[in-house]
Amino acid sequence: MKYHFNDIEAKWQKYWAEKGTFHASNDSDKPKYYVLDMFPYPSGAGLHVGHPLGYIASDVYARYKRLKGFNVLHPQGYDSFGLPAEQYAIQTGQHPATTTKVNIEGGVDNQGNVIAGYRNQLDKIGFSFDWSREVRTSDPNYYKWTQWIFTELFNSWYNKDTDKAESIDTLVSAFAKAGNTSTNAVCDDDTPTFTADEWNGYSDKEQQEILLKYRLTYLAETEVNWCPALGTVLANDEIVNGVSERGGHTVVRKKMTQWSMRISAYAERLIQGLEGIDWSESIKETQRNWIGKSVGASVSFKVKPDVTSSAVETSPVIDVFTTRPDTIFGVSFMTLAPELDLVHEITTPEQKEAVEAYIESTSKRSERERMADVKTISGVFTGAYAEHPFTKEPIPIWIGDYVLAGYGTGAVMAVPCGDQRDYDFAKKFDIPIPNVFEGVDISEEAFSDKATTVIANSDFLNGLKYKKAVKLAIYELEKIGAGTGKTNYRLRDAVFSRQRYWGEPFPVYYVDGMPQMIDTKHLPIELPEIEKYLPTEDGEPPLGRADVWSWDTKTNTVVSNDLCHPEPVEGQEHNGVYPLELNTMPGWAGSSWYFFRYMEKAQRDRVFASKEALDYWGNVDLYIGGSEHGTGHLLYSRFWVKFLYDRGFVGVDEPFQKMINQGMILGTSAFVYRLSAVSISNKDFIHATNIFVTKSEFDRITKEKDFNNKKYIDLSKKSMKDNGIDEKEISKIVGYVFSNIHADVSLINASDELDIEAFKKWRPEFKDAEFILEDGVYKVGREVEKMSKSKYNVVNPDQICEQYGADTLRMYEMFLGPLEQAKPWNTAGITGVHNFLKKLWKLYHSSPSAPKGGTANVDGENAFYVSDEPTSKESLKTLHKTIKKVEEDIENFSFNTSVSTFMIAGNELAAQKCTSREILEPLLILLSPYAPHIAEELWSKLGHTESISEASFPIFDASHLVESTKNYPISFNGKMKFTLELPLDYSKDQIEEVVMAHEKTKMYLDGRTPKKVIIVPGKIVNIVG
RNA sequence: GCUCGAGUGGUGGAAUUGGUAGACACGUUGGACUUAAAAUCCAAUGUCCAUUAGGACGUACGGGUUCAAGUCCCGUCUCGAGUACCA
Repeated sequence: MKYHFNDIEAKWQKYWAEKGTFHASNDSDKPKYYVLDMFPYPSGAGLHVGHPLGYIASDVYARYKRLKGFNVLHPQGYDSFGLPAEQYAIQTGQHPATTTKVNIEGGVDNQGNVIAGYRNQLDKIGFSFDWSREVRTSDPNYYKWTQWIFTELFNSWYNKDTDKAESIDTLVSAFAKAGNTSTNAVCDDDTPTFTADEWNGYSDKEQQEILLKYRLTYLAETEVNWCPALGTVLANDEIVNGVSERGGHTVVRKKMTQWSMRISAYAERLIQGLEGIDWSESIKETQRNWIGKSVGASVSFKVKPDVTSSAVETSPVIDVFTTRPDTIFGVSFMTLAPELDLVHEITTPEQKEAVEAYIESTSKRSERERMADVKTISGVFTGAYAEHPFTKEPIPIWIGDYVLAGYGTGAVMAVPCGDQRDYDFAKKFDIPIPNVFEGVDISEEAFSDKATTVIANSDFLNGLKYKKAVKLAIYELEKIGAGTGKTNYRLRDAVFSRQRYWGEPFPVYYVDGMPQMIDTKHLPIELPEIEKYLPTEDGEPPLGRADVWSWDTKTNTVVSNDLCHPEPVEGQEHNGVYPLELNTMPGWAGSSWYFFRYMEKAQRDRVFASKEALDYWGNVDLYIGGSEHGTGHLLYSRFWVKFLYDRGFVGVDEPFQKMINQGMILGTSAFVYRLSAVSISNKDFIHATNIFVTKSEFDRITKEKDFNNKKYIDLSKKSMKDNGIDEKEISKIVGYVFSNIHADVSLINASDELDIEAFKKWRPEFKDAEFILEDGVYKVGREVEKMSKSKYNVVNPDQICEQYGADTLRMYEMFLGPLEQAKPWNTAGITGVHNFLKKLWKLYHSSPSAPKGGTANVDGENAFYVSDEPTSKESLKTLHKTIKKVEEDIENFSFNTSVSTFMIAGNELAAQKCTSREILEPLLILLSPYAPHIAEELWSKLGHTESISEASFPIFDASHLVESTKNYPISFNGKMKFTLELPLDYSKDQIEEVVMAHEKTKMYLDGRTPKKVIIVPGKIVNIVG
């Protein structure tokens, strides 16, 4: 019987699907375990071997947990809203819903491209997903609940006293009773204070405007990151190095009215929550940095109308945030961000021109330029002075672009002796640098070491250390009403509007400019049909093109825009039809709660997830995915879960208890080296020939700088002549270069040799390619890069499954190296794993008459055979050693080493000629999480009628590993020289006696007497001297 | 700049608490089988010296602690990831 993996794998995949083997139950006596992968965006390019890495790891773990007696939930779905489908729609007119469906289910799109489909590709790898619980974020039945959560956020505020979100109703009744002075709520900075009487006297619209300042999702005019090329705003985490993460387009700051999420209300809890979850320290640190908590004080400085007068009550106040209130007496100037409106207010007439010019020049510089150019110090004096809260001395107010409008209040109190940026600024503009530190030299640079700080020249703070000085400074500031202790967070509220089509529509319509929520019982509000997926001519989002996109408050339906009259006609009753919101939600909306949706199966149209399901499954026990979502998805979902928890909709306040971040699988790109002629007289003229040199020749030429070789000049000239290039141009050729061109990795064999014929056929431009070979072959250059279609280094899992089988793919991906580490894919090594599976197959296929492990061509064809005879001690030892190691490895997510362990076990059992059921049956259970198909096949051949996933993980029995002797390494001065087999129950003295009497010992000592003999029984002997 | 992580044969990697460095696999070399190839099997394979026996060196580099260091400590270099004028 040969190992026909293709047949076996197809058979068992069908079996699992038909029997629903991996469908989880919400009602079980077993303990629950929830294993989740970050769900994929189904792109048209399909899967490459890098994508399934995390899925294979989670699948091994999920299958292992089932064998360990857990009721395992291991679902999968699609994050199916997103940009690529929309871009594709803009190019081809194909509806994003169609693109998405084809990308998931396979088929042919309207451009004639054959798409394999994510689902088909995933199925071939043999995952134990419970597909009966699939979710797609673009499915109206799903996004109905995304809209519902949005509505709940709108109807909530954050109470700092109870430290949780509450229904907006409790806030409204508090306002009606006592105004807003006694509530302690998270709200906008510009929220006015009012009494109960004032509140009750406000019009409905005025009340709504005030409530917007409290709601957890709110509409506000905010400065956003606008990407003109994409025609949309981007969240901070969608911008990388000042350009859009997707496409690398320029991003500019722009003011727009947008939906925002008041995630800042949760800043502290998002930091605190990290303590209780089992995530890698690095990703926790990333989140802490992103939230950016700093503790210090807010200090108010009154602006003096001019330097001679003292500050008056009506003069403006500049609030600053500082982490170093202890250095308050070191303040010698203040700096404001140039963007602040206040700058215009305080600038003196004499300085007006200089200030405006500076504002003008900084606004022209892009964020990126400003970031790149941190060395240049620039700024302008406003002419205005503030008053020091304690000394009452005048402090000059400057503006400078090193102060960012977006952090804190956009203003700093500059303490040049304690902050290097302030120091550099002061040096540049000749501002005094008072020293407030005892015994510290600040003539060269600022001194910022808090640990050794002792304050001086600071009135009541003199002689105090950092901590005490901070406390006292805040106390004194509070006493005179000039400041207060404050904690500042870098985390900004998240912009939640996108000017796109392919996203969740908001369940919002506008009456008199005020947003109104559509009652949740009328959800979902489905995306309207539009003709083109582009913004409108007057710059509205794509939904502005929809004809049927107005809300009829009488029928509670979406109706034609023709019925919509936003301006009421005098004397007529309004018809109750209002315009709907034109923005859609961002990509992270649907992914912030999908893990709850999987828990529910039966009542999905009634609830987002039923209480029973939520209570039963709790949170995700193990989450596997990439670490690139550290500040996006992983922060937003924590925020939403905490909100849902506060409002009593779910019972957990962290979504992912344990997380493992798998490393990226890199591609091994292949390069061919193409000869190009260069004309020195005319540097623009480079002629690319169709001649390619092999890697060794390329290396030689590069190393020896051999760029005048007549052979290559002649070849270049000949190529140009053949291409009909003018003789005059040809005569100008004086040199040549080689350009590296990516060759498709499928054209290269394991020894880096190029399949020349296939290469010529690969792309028409290489039809007539000529090759300069070495030893009769063309060798390519290799380089490890990110796996990507454009680099032609993509390896497709379907091909691997076809050629070696899914079990081989699964084991090889695990064998590649530690899960969390980035590692290059190299198909060459896959044969090692494949050979192992073939050898394993053989262990179960040997007739008694033809023993295995012998010579070629015989035993591969033997019939299935397993004996019921008792097994040998050695085989039991091999088995139990394997059980122990594999169990430990899976628990530690060290999957690569357990593949090695299987190989060792296979080699040992083959050497032992083991045919015993007692060994081979449990071995299959151990292997089944990694190579489920072959395990199922052999399991059924052993006579089982149930799936191997119903079996129990073998119990490790240490008694089989007990040894009576130990092969002691005998070292001299720490260097191992020989080994000696000794009984394990020997005492130190007995060991020493035998070792010292040994002739090799005598030989190595060569007559010397050892100073010391170290003996660790069961471990080592070390002779010193 | 700061934070975190890493650096081990030709290659991917192993060594979980300081105790035989290089497991397992790839690749390479040699051999068996075969008309031949593939497949399969056997053997060798860290580097250097030595015919052998054996010896020296060896976990980025330089120090240190220890009977013993890839592992612990100090310093340096390189690479990767995150983050950045955060007051």
